[in-house]
Amino acid sequence: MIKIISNMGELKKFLLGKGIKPTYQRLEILYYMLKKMNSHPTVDTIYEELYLKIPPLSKTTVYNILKSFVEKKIISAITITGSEVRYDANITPHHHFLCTKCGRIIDLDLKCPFEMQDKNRVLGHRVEEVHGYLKGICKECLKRRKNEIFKRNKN
Amino acid sequence: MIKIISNMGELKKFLLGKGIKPTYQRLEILYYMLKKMNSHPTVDTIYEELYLKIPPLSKTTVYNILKSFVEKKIISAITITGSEVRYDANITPHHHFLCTKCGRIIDLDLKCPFEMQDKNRVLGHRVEEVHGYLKGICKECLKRRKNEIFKRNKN
DNA sequence: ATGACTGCAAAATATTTGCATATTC
DNA sequence: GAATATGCAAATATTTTGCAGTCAT
Repeated sequence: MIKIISNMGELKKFLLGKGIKPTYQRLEILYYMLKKMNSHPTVDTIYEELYLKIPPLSKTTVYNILKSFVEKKIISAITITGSEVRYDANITPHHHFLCTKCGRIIDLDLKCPFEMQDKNRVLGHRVEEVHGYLKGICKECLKRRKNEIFKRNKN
Repeated sequence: MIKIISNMGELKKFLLGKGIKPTYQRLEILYYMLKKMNSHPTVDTIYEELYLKIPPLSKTTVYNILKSFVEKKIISAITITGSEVRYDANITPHHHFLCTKCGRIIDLDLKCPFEMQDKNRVLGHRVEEVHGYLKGICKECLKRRKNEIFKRNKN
């Protein structure tokens, strides 16, 4: 979707173009999602941060709006943790890595080879979405752990 | 894990080998999971079907046992639907397809190319698990739809 | 007898639904 | 003004927790 964080006017036009009424709440949520690109917030995080700014905002509304954005393919839903749904405004083809140490979800800018197969078919099934969810220990946690071991050995 | 559905004696030995006490509930749940290989049941399904056979079975126990099986890598947890966790006793490397029409989860026996990269590192992160979740319309639903359109055109 | 496992009830968390009110074009 | 969106409260669904009782060695 829109690469550069746009102003409200541009976002309004964007939503209208998608056949979505650009209400105040929708604009604010979309703006927030674009600003927080790469942070993969939950409904709760979005609600907690936004209702301070635009009260009264209802969690139901956040659920509704995110759901409609997912249907219109403006954002995508990520279920890597298994305990709650996270949302991502980066809808260019990419995949996700969940660090089991720090809990971060990291974007992996790798094209998924599944997508390459003949006209979106995999073993005869028509593929419309591909989610690569990898889990393990992220680069930063590995480095931190290495440093700790190094320090311990020096003492 | 065990390819051929074993008898209770073999399962008992298997669990003992993994350092897990082979209680009645654990054996029955493992037996059920192997029998229902490829059906990816939820906690609820497992509970509903098993408590008829082995009452009193508690849902808490089902949660406990499945969790311990996942930790010991006897089964794996699948979060493709986003609304509940499903379990899979097939732990050979494979991926999953969710049909948005019929709701089935289908095993895709494809190796994930992510796994091929240098010693389990992807972009510097250490990868311990890889889940490929694809969504779309399955072969059977595509065929059914095709037939319906064909019939409609004949009339 | 010790330690681990099970099961109930209650709590916690995440999400959905029904309906009255408010907003947008 | 008609259609749609929002927000509250309550309902539902999923999973976790605390604890008492039970089982196996």
